[in-house]
Amino acid sequence: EDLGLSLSLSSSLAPRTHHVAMLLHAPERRFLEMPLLPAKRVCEASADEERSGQRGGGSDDDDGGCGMDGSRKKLRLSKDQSAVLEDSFREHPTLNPRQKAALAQQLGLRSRQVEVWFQNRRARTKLKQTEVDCEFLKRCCETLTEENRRLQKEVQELRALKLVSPHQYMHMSPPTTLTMCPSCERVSNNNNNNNNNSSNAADRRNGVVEGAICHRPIAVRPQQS
DNA sequence: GTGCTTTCCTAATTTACTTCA
DNA sequence: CCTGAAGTAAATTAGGAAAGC
Repeated sequence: EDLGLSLSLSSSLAPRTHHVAMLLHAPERRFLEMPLLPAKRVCEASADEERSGQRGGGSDDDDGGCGMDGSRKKLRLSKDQSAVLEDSFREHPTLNPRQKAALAQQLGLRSRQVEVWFQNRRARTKLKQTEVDCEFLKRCCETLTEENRRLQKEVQELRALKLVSPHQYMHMSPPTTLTMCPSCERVSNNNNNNNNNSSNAADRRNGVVEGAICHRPIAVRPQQS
């Protein structure tokens, strides 16, 4: 026999039926397990409509709450149902009508409910991904801000040096070759990659190991004249 | 090509229900 | 034990895109 799910809890039910449903809410249970009651008995209109397939070849359905007073009762999926839906979602985040119908039949749900579940699941996935992306961008921003602060400081130091001791400044390693590797965060001197007898001031300031290889340069300062 | 309908989707919102202080 | 706030997830609504006729 076709089994009804939480739809059976609609307020259109006879008080006796509703009472039975309420009794199933054991205090320690978080979810109202399904199925509860035969669909035919509690939601005849909806069940008949689904059988007749009034909309779009019968793959869809309507009147989820089937409450005469307009109220809607909320379905809580069982753990097993959720697990099956999750598995299916991992396999394919969107369903074609055949998959939807098969899943609905397997779980004893209406295809509309399966459809809604997938819609909400996609929304949750997207929201979570957005949060992850946001966190990543925040970290990028912090890194760049810190790098900017460091470079500003370096510029100040170089300017000061140029003012105080122009001769020493002129004989420094050219700062134009300084590059920062984003992965290892080491500064290297491209002109002197094979020459490690003198690490430059920036290297020393950043604690760079001499001879370090910077594989992905991202910042090159223009040659000062 | 155009208009209409249907279907499916996303995004936003509502709402029933649960949890927890 | 009761209560209200907060969180969660099912369901609804509005609107857009694509496909078929």
